[in-house]
Amino acid sequence: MLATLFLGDCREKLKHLESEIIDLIVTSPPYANQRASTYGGVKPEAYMEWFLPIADELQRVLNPSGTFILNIKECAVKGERHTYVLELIVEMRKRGWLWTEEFIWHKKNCYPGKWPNRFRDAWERMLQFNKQRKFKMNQEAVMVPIGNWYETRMHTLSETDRTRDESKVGSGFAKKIENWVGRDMVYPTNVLHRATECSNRNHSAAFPRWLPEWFIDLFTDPGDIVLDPFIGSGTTAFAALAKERNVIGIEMHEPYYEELKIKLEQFTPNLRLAI
Amino acid sequence: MLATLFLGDCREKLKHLESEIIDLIVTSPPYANQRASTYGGVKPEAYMEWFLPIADELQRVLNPSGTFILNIKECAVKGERHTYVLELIVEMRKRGWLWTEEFIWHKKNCYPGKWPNRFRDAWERMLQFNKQRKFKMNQEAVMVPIGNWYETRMHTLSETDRTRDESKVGSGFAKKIENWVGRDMVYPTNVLHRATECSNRNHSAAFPRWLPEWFIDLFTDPGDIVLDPFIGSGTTAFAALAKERNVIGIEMHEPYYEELKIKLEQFTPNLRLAI
DNA sequence: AGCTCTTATGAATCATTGA
DNA sequence: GTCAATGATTCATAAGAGC
Repeated sequence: MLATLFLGDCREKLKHLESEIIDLIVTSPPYANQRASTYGGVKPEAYMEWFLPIADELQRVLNPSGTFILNIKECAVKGERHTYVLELIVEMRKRGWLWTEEFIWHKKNCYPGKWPNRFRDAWERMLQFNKQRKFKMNQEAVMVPIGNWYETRMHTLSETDRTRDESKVGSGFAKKIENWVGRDMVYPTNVLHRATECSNRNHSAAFPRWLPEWFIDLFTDPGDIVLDPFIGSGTTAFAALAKERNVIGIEMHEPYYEELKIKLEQFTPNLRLAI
Repeated sequence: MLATLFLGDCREKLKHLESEIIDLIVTSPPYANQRASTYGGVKPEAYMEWFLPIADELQRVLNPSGTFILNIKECAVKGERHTYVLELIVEMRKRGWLWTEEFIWHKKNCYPGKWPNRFRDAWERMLQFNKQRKFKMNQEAVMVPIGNWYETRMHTLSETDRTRDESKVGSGFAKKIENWVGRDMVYPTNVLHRATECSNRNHSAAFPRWLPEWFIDLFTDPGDIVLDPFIGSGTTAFAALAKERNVIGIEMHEPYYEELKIKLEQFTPNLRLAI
């Protein structure tokens, strides 16, 4: 698998990529007013204006059957949630993106904290955008174990379970039972209820590894190309390479870039440093 | 405590209320394309236009230190999430509302389903709007025990136990828990991870009882006035009365109104039927 | 007759509460 | 412990309506 790394601002570096070559974009851009020391700190009022040209370029490089996953959460300004994320979604649709779904990352262990008018913020948006209604989706790749109710319920299959299933399917009891008995995995929901990474050392953005992995499993096949225009410490890159996907990363903060370069060199023999 | 019930469209009936008398509005209006048989079924494209005049009236009747909680979730149209909720938030802000917070209701038991491009929808928005940055908030009233104790214990308690405890301690059930377990309490997050009601009673409660109860504990004191302009089966009314709050409800669907009238007459001697 | 747009119907699917 | 009931879904397809 090939890893390609760019040093620079993605507003410029994305222009170097050919059109429609990316199968999945998964990224966590700097949130408004955050990470000012490393990324310059985009103001909430200016966020949409800053991000829209990037979104346009991402639309150009994405394969028509590809998916764009945007991890974002608006900050609170003067006691209110800011609306730049909402306005961004509306504006991206006007520019051709389809807003397919909003996944929720429900954080199991979030920072404790209390404010006079607000509780701890325990969730973030994982916005799914597409270019077409039909896109690649491998639902079986992210199935989860069935709930505890299943064991006791299926142990003694009640009469109504049989009749109800039979009446709905028509073709028969046997087939339906075949579908259910022995099943240990079910499809997940649009809420990802997982913990944040605790072992986050010298990087400011906490993007747990399972997050890009889950979307890589769901929206790509081995050999596909994953892009992260704000790759930071490289979580998306290591997730993609571990899953046998090629990765393209862009990073404008040079210390992060240098550190990631060293780590990637140790991880893969196929690292390409682009201009 | 006094319960006041209106029969009619809240677009008209809200005009009968005096200004700034309501301490908490908590409601779950019909979602777009839903409940067409009883409420006429508002189209997604027309939703904002339909709701904004109601939001204006709600702003008028709300006390300056009061809170408006709106339970809503957009539907999927042609493979996309519709944007009418996002646009509604932006527009309500332009008309003077502050969008203080977005709570998430993470549903433990969501509707089953499988589609080629989508997983089960397991969450809904609980939007918090205010008129001022400073509003009434009793954070201690909704503290939860550390760990999972709260969720399991709340469910196993019978309804009579809960109301008895509530009337004794006055400031709510959470206070009682606090007495039991001392200092092992923490503030909750902005994610409510609870189940929907799926009991096999004849009336389908649109809205699980714990939902208005939680916000009533958090945003009102005993004796305050709670308003639900889409009261339906009356969940908000029974929650408010059990918590020693006055309630005003509006219902346009006459069968629901009649049924609620009878149930409220049995529940409280102070039912007022307004015109 | 052919085209486009709108509306109705069926199918696949979990996890919970209360009796 | 067992069993019964059910919920703010969504999409593909078929059928109907207008031009």
